[in-house]
Amino acid sequence: MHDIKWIREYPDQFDAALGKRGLDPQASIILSLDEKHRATITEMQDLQQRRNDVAKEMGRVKSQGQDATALIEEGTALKSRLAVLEEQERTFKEHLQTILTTLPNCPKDDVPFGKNETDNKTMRVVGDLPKFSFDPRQHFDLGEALGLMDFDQAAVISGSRFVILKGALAKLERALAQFMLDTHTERFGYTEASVPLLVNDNSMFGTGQLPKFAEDSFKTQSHWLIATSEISMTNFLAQKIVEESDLPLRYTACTPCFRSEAGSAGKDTRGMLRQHQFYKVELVSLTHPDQSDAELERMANAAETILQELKLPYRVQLLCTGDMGFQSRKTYDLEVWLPGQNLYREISSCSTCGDFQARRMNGRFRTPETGGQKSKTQFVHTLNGSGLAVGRTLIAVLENYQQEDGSIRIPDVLVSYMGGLKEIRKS
RNA sequence: GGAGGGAUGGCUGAGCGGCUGAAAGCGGCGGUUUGCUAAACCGUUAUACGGUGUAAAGCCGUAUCGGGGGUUCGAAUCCCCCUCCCUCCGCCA
Repeated sequence: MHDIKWIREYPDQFDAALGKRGLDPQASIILSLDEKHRATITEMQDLQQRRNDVAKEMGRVKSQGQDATALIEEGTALKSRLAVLEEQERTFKEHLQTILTTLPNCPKDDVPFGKNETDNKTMRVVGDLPKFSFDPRQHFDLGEALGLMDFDQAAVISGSRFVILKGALAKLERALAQFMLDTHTERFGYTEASVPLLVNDNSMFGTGQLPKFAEDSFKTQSHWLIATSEISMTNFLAQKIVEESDLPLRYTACTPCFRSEAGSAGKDTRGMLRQHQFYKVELVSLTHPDQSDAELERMANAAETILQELKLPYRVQLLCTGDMGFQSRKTYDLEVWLPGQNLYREISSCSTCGDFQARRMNGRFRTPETGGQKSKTQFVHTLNGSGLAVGRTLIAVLENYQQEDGSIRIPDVLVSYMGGLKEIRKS
């Protein structure tokens, strides 16, 4: 959500920033609505003040047993006029809220302008691409040949975009998640969390899934299934005020993520690249506004470390304005090399949202009260990143570590997590 | 699922329909006292919005006692609905 005060002060910057997202200028519409809204508030408050005065006077008059008819009449008149103004105020406010909550976040200045992913900027390319003496196969061929990956029966059970992993592949998925969590908690100071997978409307609104992107998520009769644990963890600060000294707060969790993939019909239908349900290790940082820029780099580095440890080649893309998510001010995508597909595919997305989400969920911190300085409350900055998408990491391991006979070497860092297993091969 | 009880400021906890943005205590901050610390004493201490002013502060006002509606000239206080928490019973782990 946008700060109306900021828009009042810098309408041109606001329009320019959203213009980079391809939106028409909005400031003048917003500001004229804002002016009407405030005028109504002022008028309403004057009447409320009079109403309160009348009520107080009434108490005095009645206790003295005097006649209060005139006061009651005035009170009645005020009441009906107030009702009209209150209705008007509500209408303006709702209209304004609707606009402010459906506009995407302003991109930061260093985000390149662009229409789609072809305009993203490659920041760095890391790791050597593996060389094969044979044609590398795609992950689903490898998994099915091993007899440990079953899409057909998953379709019987649930439908398309689901998979069953068995044996060493199921274990590999768990090993990856565990390795990631251990790395983030032990090396990067994230606190592991176990979080609700079903959340309410407010939480979905807070992180920006609602109201605009309802169709991307699954809904039960009463709750939403999280599309990412970013939703649960960012909302750790919803409706809260923490001390400045508590920041930054860093959390990580491995959860299933549920996505309807409504807009992706027919896309990536083969294999487990795009599923309705997948595990993801998520990183969430809640920081002081001054720290969020550095925190984004730090977070990307934590995610990259996983790829480096797994010796998976990847590149880092700075997303252009046209490819960035609704809530983001700046996003790095990590793309891992998939030899079976012969291209880089997204495996992590690290974003800073500034105070966009904090404002929606009212997550704040308090500055300390010292000497003459009064304490103030301020919105925190929120960041989130995948560290990493477990399913896609599994794909990357299969494709990069495949051997000519269809067996899979286990990356060194995972061997202990696999109970000493060094290779997966058909039994 | 059934029956009760509850939700008040950072925390604990009062609150008769008007004099309650809200007693009291604790905590926090500032000060006095003190060789230092402690204690004691004095003062101060919610959030959001609007207006004014602006470098900031300040000042004036409005709203907020879990959320939403209602009754009333006037609601923390009365009524209705919802959410959450607690206790007991049942049910399932």
